[in-house]
Amino acid sequence: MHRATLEDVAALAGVSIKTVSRVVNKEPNVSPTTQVKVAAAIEALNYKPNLSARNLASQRSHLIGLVYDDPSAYELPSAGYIINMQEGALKACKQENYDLLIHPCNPRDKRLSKDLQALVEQARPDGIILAAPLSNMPKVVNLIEQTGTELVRLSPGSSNGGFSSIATNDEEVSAEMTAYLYSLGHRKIGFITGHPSHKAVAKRFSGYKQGLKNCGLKFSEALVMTGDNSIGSGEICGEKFLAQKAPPTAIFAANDDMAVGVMRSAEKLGLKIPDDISIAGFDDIALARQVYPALTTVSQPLAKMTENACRLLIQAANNADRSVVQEVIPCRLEIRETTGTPRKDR
Amino acid sequence: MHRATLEDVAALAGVSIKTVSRVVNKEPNVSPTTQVKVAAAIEALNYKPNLSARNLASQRSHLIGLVYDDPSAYELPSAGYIINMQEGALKACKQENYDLLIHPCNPRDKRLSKDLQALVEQARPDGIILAAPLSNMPKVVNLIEQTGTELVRLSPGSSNGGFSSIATNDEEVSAEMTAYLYSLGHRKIGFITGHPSHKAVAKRFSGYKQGLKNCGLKFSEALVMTGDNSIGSGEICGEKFLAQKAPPTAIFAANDDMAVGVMRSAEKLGLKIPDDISIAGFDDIALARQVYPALTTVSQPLAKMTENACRLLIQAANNADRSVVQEVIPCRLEIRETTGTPRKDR
DNA sequence: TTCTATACTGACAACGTTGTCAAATAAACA
DNA sequence: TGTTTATTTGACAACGTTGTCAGTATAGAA
Repeated sequence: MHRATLEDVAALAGVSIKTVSRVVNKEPNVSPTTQVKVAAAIEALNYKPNLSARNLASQRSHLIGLVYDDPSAYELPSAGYIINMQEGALKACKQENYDLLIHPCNPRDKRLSKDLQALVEQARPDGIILAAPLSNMPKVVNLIEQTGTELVRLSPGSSNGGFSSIATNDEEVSAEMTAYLYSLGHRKIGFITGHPSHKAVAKRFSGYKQGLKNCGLKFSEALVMTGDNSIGSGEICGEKFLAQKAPPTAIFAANDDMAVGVMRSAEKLGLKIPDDISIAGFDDIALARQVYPALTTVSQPLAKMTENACRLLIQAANNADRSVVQEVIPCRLEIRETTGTPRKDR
Repeated sequence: MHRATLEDVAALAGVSIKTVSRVVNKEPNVSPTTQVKVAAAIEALNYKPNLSARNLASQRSHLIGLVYDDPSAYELPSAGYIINMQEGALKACKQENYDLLIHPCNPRDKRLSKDLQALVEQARPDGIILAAPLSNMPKVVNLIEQTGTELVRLSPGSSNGGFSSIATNDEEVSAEMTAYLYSLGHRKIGFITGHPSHKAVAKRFSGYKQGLKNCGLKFSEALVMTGDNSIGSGEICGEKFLAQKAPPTAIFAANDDMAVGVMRSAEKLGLKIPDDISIAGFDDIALARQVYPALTTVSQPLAKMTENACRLLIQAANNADRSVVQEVIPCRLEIRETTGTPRKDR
């Protein structure tokens, strides 16, 4: 299996290898006649550029690194999350003739630095996409900054001047969800907040408060419980809520897992969803569609985020134009079956 | 940010670049003295080999391609599946200093050939891991065979002499699950088979039959329903089963999604799981742990499979020793909460 | 027609490795 | 000691691109 090289194509077309290279790379200043000749030769020999050679000569790797929390390191049901992120990145990479390097890593591991350094110094991707919560760890961000590798942060909790980032409108959309529940007739809307380390969760909480305000409802600490992002914690919070003498008619949880926990607690008490209690989550994980009834939630544009991040990185690699971009992509309310009009008698 | 090259290291150590190269690659015939000198220089300059250059010179890409069904192309909740496969492959790659290229693809797309050709001819991985069901499509297998790329098939339904493969013992373990249900006291064990195109499903079905036989139970068509691998179809089959005058006391579904469907149908009828009906699935997807009660199922060693597949491919790339290996890695029964002793009165 | 600007084209040197082979050195032996 | 053999080393040519720059047509202007 001999693979055609520029030289073979050049010989067949009767031109120099440089001219072939120009055609391949769509560089200007090639006469139409030559272009046709060369294109024919390329076709005839089924020429495909050798990436290693190209990368070596051009000093770029044509690789984008996607760095995220290793799901196997903990007990996170975040597989769908990751697949979605990969999907967007793959799409952009394919279009731009880049390849994607996936790099799950465990931020609690002391070897994290070594691990990331290996990625940057060995594979030498032209850019790195850093997913949350890693995108909010100064240690990680600084490490990559030092290597001079182009970086885009996903869903950053704080804007760090030096880097481009792609965020979602967690706060606005949480207010929107709250307003939606209000519009259904709910006047007592509970909220379950999550692990404080999760920056996005804080934003969702403040969005909830904003939403109440916008609807003219008063915020009350009594309507807030704190979980730890797990199904189990959602179940406990749900039980506490529902044990109250006048429980909320709707509960908005800061993530889907906790929302599912609330569903379990309601089922245990024999409550009908959404007739007795409306429940909403955030994230739109696969489970949200798999539970019964299907969970009303907020869907994050993960694929779109990584896709745009990839584009940004590839652009930077092409232009050497290091402009910093802060993009916000809106989330979408995913109205399903766990939310409805509250019973009149409650 | 200047990156050290062999030349820099050689200069510092006072040797030739070739000697440094030898040390880096742990080649024999380097005196201990020189080795120490060079190692020190490498350390001092934080030298990391340039992969593009290495790949160009050595005619290998140090890349492994992992090819699987694109989950976003259909409505498959197979994210956990894919993450598991990636996990094993990543582990092996990291250890062997390889990189992993993930390549989801849609077998129903006419552009599939082009797509795979692009992978093979552009990125030129040293080996490809082909996951089921792609690993059972002659079209796909032949395409890769023609390119001469090393290939390992995962869970092949049929053994194709030419290639190494890594399979699971679907048949044996299905018999085992059946025997387990028998051991709990079940004498009427239903089975839900799935989409016939899924070769593994057929094996699970025949394993079920074998299991019955081993326990001295008679197989009956009345105890078999056919779904299409989806939750919905499982629900329908479950309803039909449970509507019978003397329904089975246990139902074994050929995959988890259908098993979850059965759970739904049981819940709808107000049946207690596992007291009124025992349910078992196959795959151990994330959902199996997330439903309540947690689903008894069979866990496939996906990570181990891809890990071994990677190792095989890397070995082949190193030794040029193209021995064909057919490995079987056993599945594990994952006994959880949906199976139990049947009620005496049924 | 001649000159000048402009559009093409190609030689050739990178890029940083590995592979080959010959040279130099060390070790073993007679 | 000289001779042979094994070990260690380095020069140099690949590998297949891209980048630089000089050269050669081509067209437009004078």
